[in-house]
Amino acid sequence: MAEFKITQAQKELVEKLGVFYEKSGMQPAACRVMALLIVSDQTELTFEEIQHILCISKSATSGAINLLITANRVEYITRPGERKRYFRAKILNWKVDMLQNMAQMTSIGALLKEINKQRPKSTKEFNNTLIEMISFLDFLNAEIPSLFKKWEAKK
Amino acid sequence: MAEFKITQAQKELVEKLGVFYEKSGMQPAACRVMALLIVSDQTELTFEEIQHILCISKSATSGAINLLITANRVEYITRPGERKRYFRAKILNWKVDMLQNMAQMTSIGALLKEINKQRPKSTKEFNNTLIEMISFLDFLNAEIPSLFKKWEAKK
DNA sequence: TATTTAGTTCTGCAAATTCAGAACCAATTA
DNA sequence: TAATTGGTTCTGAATTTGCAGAACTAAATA
Repeated sequence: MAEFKITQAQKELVEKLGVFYEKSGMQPAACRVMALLIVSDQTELTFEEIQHILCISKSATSGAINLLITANRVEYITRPGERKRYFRAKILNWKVDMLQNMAQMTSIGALLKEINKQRPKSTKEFNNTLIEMISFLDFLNAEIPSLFKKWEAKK
Repeated sequence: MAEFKITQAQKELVEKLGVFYEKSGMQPAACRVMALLIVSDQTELTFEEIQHILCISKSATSGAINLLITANRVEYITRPGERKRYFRAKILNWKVDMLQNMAQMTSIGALLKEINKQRPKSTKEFNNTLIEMISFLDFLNAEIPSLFKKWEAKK
């Protein structure tokens, strides 16, 4: 049996990064798996390795991995003549992730527009603030592609 | 007793906005209160009004309001000669909220830097992707103030 | 054909969350 | 000083979540 281990320092990083991911609402075990695949020296780990390094049950491992695959955050490769799968973080996808993140952030704009439509005229200051927020969110949303471009250019 | 009500359409907006807020991890009742204070025709509501419009218990109302006050999302005013408080959403604060949101988004950069430091040299492509992410997050963070400025200018 | 490998699925418990209800309290009013 | 108002605080019950453990399966190997 493979006996791959991680250092104490790495364990701590897995926890820190795991907690960060938890803020997005994902379940703890899946967050640890995601974090491990980023922190670990080996970027491709098997089911068994993940399970034993994180000290979680098979069912938790299975559930976490499949959740991450469904969420498009993890993928796996296979090796000729081997049945087991090697899981790795899809970090090359980070731009897509980031775009989704930003889209999520600006998605409240649509809702605020609906709300703004049905507000009474009387609450003028409030409505104006709402309109400002909407305007900024629209602006931000439109600005995202150029942000990426500007960064690419500057690199 | 004041019998202020909201329309069916408003109720639906409160639910929609409430669910949106729930994604940030806040408890459902607090999310409804926050949403109500944005959707309601009256931007300032009393404890009793909030409780009865949302059909929640006193304890839930109290808990939710205090949570929101602690989170700096709600404040209250009083009126001369009245003991009761009028609660309202601190939406004038939206820029601060937005900044915090963005800061939260880019805060993973610091963690990724720590991780990058301890990665083995051997996983070159992986490390490069990590470095790209960090670079973009740094760029984004630096860019935030100018985004606001650009929006102000364009308005 | 028996065993091992690489997982998946089901059952159920333990912990955490969320809220209702009731008791409580401190000001204010009657 | 009794009652009302505007809340707060303290149980405890109902959900929900998160995962362990065990049974299961399908493919590969012995």
